[in-house]
Amino acid sequence: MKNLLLQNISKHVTLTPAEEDIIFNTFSTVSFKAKTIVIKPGDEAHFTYFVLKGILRSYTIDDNGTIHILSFAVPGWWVADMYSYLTGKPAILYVDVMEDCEVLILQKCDAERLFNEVPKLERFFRILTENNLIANQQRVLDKMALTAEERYEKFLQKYPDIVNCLPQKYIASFIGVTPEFFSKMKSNLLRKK
Amino acid sequence: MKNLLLQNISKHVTLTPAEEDIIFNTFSTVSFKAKTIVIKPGDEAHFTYFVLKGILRSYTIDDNGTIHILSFAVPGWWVADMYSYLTGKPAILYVDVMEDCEVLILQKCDAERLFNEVPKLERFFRILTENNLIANQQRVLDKMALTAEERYEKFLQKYPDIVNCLPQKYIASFIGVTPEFFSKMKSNLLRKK
DNA sequence: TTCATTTCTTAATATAGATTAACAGCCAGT
DNA sequence: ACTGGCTGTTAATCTATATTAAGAAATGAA
Repeated sequence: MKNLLLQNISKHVTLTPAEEDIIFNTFSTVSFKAKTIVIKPGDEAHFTYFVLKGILRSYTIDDNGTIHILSFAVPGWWVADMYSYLTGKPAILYVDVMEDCEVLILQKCDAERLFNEVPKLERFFRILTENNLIANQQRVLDKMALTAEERYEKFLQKYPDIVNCLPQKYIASFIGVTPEFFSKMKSNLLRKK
Repeated sequence: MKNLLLQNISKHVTLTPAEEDIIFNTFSTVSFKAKTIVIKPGDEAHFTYFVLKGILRSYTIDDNGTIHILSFAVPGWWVADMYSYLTGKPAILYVDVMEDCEVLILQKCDAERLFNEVPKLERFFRILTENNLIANQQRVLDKMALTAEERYEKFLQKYPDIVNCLPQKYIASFIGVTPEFFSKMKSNLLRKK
């Protein structure tokens, strides 16, 4: 099961069997039922999850109680409160489970030890973070430059497989519109074609 | 002048004099006049700038010709088309000069060589990228959860020194509103207090 | 100084998307 | 088979922000 992790890492750096062993032994596996809240604002969330099975999401809730989804995490993806993980301060996000899941946990302190033992892994995380950064920069610009419809079409292209297994109100929340407007927008799109 | 760079690096990692020398010799200094476009979409922008003097910005222009500013870069900050720099593909952003500037240039290939010669520098860039990621994630959420007014107040807190030396239409573009609305919003804020 | 350009303000009008509300469909649990 | 709670739809109304336009103020080059 942990193979998914090694596969993932090997996309960016090449590990020796010995290094694979070290990494293998650092992660522990955990399962969560759907609807479990695994991180909430204020927590000391000094760890990252790597998803083996199921779906999670990260989000905030604003003063009106509205949920704003920052990311979905499906198998092969990482999810964390990066702020808490990186700074050591209390978390600012919620992370919860949308479909029963199995995840690997990496504690921040273990990560730092690993970086010294296996420098390639530091390179791997640098690249992972870089890609994540590019995606988030693009999302900032998309929210400013594109209409909701265009953002939806981008979402469809980028996550074609997620779309069908997710209640659509979550997609609305990810692209940044209300479920009602999203519904209307979708039926407008159908009418156009 | 390059001291600013070493100061910057030393915030996250500690270098030996020998390492400082290696780094020192890899960067070259360049000056640009205000209004120079130093990167435009389509360019092979496989480098990063470190700002010593002056101000630059990165942005896109949408189909209507509207400018959307992704970042400002003042002394001590880095600016690049991260997409082009990291993937080697053509740039997607504009970067131009808002105030006569002096920058250090780091070519991607030099960076990779440096990472092997001075692994601490790879760590430095990992941390830099991580912090940048956190800021961009927060900006995605802010654009979804906050009003324009709230985003402006956050901007004031985060960049108190930039505000006064920048035409306000650039601030409007950064927080994601039109200059006209921004002007109205500001006079409303004054009236409230 | 002067002229031209850029920037800022104000106001009228327009619109994308939010809010509210009512209802229908769909499960999961009893 | 029923119930209650999620989820999605539709429609009316509302609002934050955009657009357009025009003039005023500031800036900068000649």
